[in-house]
Amino acid sequence: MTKWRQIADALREKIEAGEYRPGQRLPTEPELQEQYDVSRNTVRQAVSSLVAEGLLLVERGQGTRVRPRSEVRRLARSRLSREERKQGRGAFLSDATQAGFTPSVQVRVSVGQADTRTAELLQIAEGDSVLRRERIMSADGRPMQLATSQLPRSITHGMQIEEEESGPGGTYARLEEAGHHLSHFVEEVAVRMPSAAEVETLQLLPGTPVFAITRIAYAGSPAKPVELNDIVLAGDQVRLVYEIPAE
Amino acid sequence: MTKWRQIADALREKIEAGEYRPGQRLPTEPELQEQYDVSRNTVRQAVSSLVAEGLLLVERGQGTRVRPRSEVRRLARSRLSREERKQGRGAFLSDATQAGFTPSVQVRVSVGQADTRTAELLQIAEGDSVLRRERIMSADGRPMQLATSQLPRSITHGMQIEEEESGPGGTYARLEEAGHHLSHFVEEVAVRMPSAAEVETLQLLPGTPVFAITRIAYAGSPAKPVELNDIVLAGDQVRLVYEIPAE
DNA sequence: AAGTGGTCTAGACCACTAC
DNA sequence: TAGTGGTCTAGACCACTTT
Repeated sequence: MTKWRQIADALREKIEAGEYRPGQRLPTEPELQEQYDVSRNTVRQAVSSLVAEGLLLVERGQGTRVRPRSEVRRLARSRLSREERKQGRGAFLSDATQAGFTPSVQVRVSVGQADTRTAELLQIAEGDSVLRRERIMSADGRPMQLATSQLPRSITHGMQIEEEESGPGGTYARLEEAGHHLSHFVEEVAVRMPSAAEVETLQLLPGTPVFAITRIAYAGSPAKPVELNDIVLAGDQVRLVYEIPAE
Repeated sequence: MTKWRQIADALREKIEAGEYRPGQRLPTEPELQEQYDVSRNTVRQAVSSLVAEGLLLVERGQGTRVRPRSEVRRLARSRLSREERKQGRGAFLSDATQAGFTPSVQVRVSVGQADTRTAELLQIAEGDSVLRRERIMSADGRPMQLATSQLPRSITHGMQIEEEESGPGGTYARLEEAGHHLSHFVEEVAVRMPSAAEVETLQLLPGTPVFAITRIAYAGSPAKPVELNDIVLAGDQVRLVYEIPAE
């Protein structure tokens, strides 16, 4: 067993035992150096391994603290229901009501061409015109979710969806009003470490993974894809709740 | 911009540009030292940041390689259906058929007492006797999933579930045979970095997050919880696929 | 100004792999 | 045995925060 692992394990145990509590300061590097009789670099290696595990938080000039357990919101993925839309709530607003946080959204709308993947998933031709809605969704002012929604322009032409304000009930409500009766959604959930850009916009701490969800909305019968939504969620802030019928 | 970040960025770009291909060797530490005119420790810091991002792979004595993209299996979570169970397939076997891999399972069965959380989720009293089934599930010989299933002993008493071999269709099939008509499941999906123990049993590479799923199975009407299943999945190997009806 | 962590150097020895 | 990465040391200077 190497020295730095021993130190990391010792610190981890103290944290789990509650000797160092969330938010509390750890001894400084010189202090730890003396306690364990090692060089500063060895202390630093031990500490950074715990940072990568998401256990510690370092702020320069201030010291090292036990990372406070961030609040977790339960997002009910099964609540993409027609009922909620009728009441004028989109999926995110519905989640907010459920989990009790104040939602806010930044939207950017643009028109572009479908790339290979988009074309395949939406069952259109590569290069076809698509409407793109990029959103940053925040809970109580803190960014929580990035979503890029793409719809075939052939569907959205002239609809309110092409405006930044999509109206009560959101995109899905507008689609149904226009006669695109939604049949079901498929969500594919992956997990990965965030890119540097995502770390920045989602204000992620080191050692925080993200959910990467691809959602496709289907409408009509036979069902055809009408929307592709790529969603990135801060992994330390949410749990996804799915309800599955036994059939 | 610090030196080690510059080096990390330079290497990342070369990887993304395909100059270093998946599986291919990177220059050795002494070579990188010379290329960028820095000390060995600075090179090492750059490299280890890329390892933490899951981009690189280091093997001692051998060198540093670009991490090959590991195969991803799509696990259809919505296929916990009665239909599949009738055909003698449990959820994992059903996934295996779907995703085309060879499944294998190690099981350990024991009896214990419900802790606070278990008791709450199963709606029984703390300390009540529970049956515990701990499983390691592998795909093509590679561990992919850890699952600890707990059921109130009051339900399982004398059932085949108490044996290691739960029989065709698995736990859920036995429950239904015994008259516990399953109504639905609720899955709560979280993501986190793995513990050291999980890294070992799942043979995870550094920088790989895991899915942590809590599944509760409900039966009867009014529906009551009959099983609590804590599942840990290697995040680099699976995507979870959920189908959500529009209602 | 004092104290914190962040970066960087130069050099040593060790453990493992390949030849 | 040569070459790879892993650990560790001792010391320097810097950037940021608090007092």
